[in-house]
Amino acid sequence: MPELPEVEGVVRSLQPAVTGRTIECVTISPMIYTSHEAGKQSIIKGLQPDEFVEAVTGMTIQDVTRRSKYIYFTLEYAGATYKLVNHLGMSGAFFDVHDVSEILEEKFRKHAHVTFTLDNGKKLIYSDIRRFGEMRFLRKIEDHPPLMALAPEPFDSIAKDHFLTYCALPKYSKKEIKAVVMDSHVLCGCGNIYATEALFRTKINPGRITSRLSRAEKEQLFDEIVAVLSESIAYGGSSISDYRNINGEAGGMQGRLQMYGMNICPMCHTNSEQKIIAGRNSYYCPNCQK
DNA sequence: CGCATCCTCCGGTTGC
DNA sequence: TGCAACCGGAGGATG
Repeated sequence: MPELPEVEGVVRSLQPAVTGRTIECVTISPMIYTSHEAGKQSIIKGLQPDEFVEAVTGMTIQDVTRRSKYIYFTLEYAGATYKLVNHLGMSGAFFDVHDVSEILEEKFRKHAHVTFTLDNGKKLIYSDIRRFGEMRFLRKIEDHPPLMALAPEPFDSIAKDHFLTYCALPKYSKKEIKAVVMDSHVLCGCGNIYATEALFRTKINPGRITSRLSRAEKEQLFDEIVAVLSESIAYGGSSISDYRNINGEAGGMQGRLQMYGMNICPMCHTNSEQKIIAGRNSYYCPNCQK
């Protein structure tokens, strides 16, 4: 499941593949048409599949960037710019290929839902096994309020103050700290994996109520989240649940995770425990994390 | 109106 | 072998 470092890896591998390319045609899988006919906004959000195809065809991709776990493509047509926003959800992946047959794994071939044929003869294919991801065509980012409400990028100089300020708000201060660090309004890009790791590294129990953490603990936690995200980016992300960049390359961070998915604490060797926080399974060491 | 609490979307994976 | 339960980002509906 891609979090910020994995999305960063996807963006970096997308940039040389699509920058400056014109989208000659777009095709959407029959499965997506069927879902839309049933009244569901499967993957393509805000538009019907045909409207999406019509909107994007002929546009030139000016650049590809990332904001939190969202991928932003800037599209240009007739002097005006637009945004194509993608979220990989649980199981989304892009592939840079000449043909869908080049995708090695059957499940990604089977769920190739959006195909952009580019002017260099290659195809940018978006596959999404569980269809939790999204594609959204916007005139500008401001047209989608949830994107505007995201916390600053964690590497932004104002992100720490934002985090500390939001932690103190009544809405968040009463919640468990792990739920708060995974809330994109407080701190963006940190999902279950990196929240688990940063809490373990700072010896903070994920179930502690936010207001009970000292300022020093919150600062330390924020710093550790930034550190673990940076480390993961440097290692190419964590290849858990089939994560690959667009060239099919796995990351190396999964081997450096210390608590996510672990049954035994690597520090003290006691059995780890699990607790559901904000609907997600949370591993922690009851001995090390207080 | 703001906030909290579900609900929804899916299929590979897991467990019975 | 077969089948049902399970899991989860994040927007959106509901209370």
